[in-house]
Amino acid sequence: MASQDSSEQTLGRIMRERRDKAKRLGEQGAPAYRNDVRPTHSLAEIRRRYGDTRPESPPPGIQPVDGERVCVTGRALARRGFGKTAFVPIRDESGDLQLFLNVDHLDARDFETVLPSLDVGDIVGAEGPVFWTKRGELSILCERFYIVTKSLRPLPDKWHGLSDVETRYRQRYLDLAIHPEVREVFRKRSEIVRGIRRFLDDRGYLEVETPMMHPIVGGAAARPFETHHNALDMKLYMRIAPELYLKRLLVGGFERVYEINRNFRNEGLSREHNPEFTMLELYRAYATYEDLMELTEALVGELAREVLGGTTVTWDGRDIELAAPWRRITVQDALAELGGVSGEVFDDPVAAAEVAISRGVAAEDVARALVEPLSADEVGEIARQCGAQAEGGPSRPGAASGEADAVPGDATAAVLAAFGRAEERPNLAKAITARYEDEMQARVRAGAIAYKIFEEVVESQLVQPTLLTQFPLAVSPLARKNEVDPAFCDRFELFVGGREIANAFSELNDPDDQRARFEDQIRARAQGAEEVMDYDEDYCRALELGMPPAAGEGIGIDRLTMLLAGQNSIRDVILFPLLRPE
RNA sequence: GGGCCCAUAGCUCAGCCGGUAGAGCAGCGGACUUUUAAUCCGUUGGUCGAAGGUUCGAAUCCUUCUGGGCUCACCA
Repeated sequence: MASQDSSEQTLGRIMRERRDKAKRLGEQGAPAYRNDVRPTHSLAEIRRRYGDTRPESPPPGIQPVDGERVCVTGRALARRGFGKTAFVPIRDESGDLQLFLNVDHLDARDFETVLPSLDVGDIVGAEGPVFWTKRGELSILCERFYIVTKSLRPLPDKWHGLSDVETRYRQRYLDLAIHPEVREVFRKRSEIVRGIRRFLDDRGYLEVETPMMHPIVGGAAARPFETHHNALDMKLYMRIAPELYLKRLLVGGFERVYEINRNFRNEGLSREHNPEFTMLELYRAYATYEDLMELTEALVGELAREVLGGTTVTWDGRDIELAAPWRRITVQDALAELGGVSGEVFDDPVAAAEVAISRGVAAEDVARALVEPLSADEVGEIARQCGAQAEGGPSRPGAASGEADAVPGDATAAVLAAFGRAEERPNLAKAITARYEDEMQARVRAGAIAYKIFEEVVESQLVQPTLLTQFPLAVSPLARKNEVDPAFCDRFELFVGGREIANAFSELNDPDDQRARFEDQIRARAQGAEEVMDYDEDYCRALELGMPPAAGEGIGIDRLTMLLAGQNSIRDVILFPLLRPE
């Protein structure tokens, strides 16, 4: 019963009406998509130029400020019509300004044909002098008025804006068009990147570009995206980090290099994780991680002063002071001070395991860390032992995983499962650690677990900028060992607001040590670890040529932007964050 | 992947103790020669995210699915 026209939905009707207007404009000699309007000034320039000559009380009547005629362009944000007069606030990249369109001043044809066809959202142009309205608003007294580009889709509510988060991300163009504060965030992001380049360029660093498609996985602990090259019929991985390529450049003789580019990691999405994210990595020969702590303090302080105009920022509701010096504390001291965990956990893996589980670390993760250096045969033997114990314990239907001839993966699974049962855990932990080669290996394993405790209980407490130093060896496969205590590495991470912002270390340049670390990674993979690196033979070959001692650092640009722009979600600092398809 | 929450007009939202939808803005028509979310009069517009189910009857209750948010897990 609905009639053809009246049943048409609002959006469809609005768009049809706007298309009709565009068509009519063209027929009347005022094309709706034109490219012959050249602004003489940005809106901000007009304000700068005339804004400070604002009269105490504007002269009566309509009086141009001076004899100059300007041309401006922008998107129409609203239309307030008064019959013989209309006000149209417009916005360009620089800011907002109001057009004043009056029948006595505007070209008659523009008034009669163009103005009535105007819709909010159209991109318009106007020519005329500048003047002040009675209410004291700087305006363009329009003599000519153009619809430069017709907008067919209606803008969101001018008062409430667009609050639907999903639409803001999916239609970022719309978000940007109506929310100046969103543009401001991305302008800051650009300033930050520019500031980093200037900072490093001034200090003699060379900006380089290294591959983003890698034949093997390396440089970080993360799962990669896979792709394929047809002509070479070759599997490729989107890079998870540029580290190993940049250090090859140190071998080649570049002593200070950096790269700002995308990394890709195949992991979940969250407020602080986007699968593709931008990373700064820099390397400096003849330097240590301690030099980079100073560099980082200087860099972040300088960026804050440039972008914020000061060194204090509110992030996630907390005030943060970014001025140097920042607190420096070892992972071990932080764990003791902020977690009440004694240093014993860095020496004794069995004790570390119990503390970790009592502090909320998943038993399976703890077990995995313990088992990592063992061979498949050794794990099998342990599985046999704990399988026997399990029969007396809580029943596990179809518990084939504990059987003697189980494949290595099953043996590992059985050990991990058994580790979850508190009454078996002490004996199991002892059985595993008894197979360690020496005291050092035990301390390295303890460190791996201690670091999990650190992540669980300490990280979120590091609100003010904190440089954490001396990381356990097991979680730093590319970092140089500490010369006093080789169970640790010369490494630091910067935490702000409970989030990791930067990661740096003195680089491992002993090729034989590096080979041993890669072998550890391969062993860990055999025990089921997924986020491990491939053995990079060519990288080892490069180190064998000799890499100067060096320090390197990675800084997450997205998180740094979040910090300096006061944004709580990484999606608010990435123009087009990954979303499921509509 | 788990838990909690959300999805109603182009936008922002109400309706949710079941009786098949409302407001403001935007739009359309009209009035108005200095407005600032202009105002005033009139008015159009909805397969209530999708599919099933319960019921005489579902926007409303139940189930599943889709998309999103928060959170946990994952994530150096």
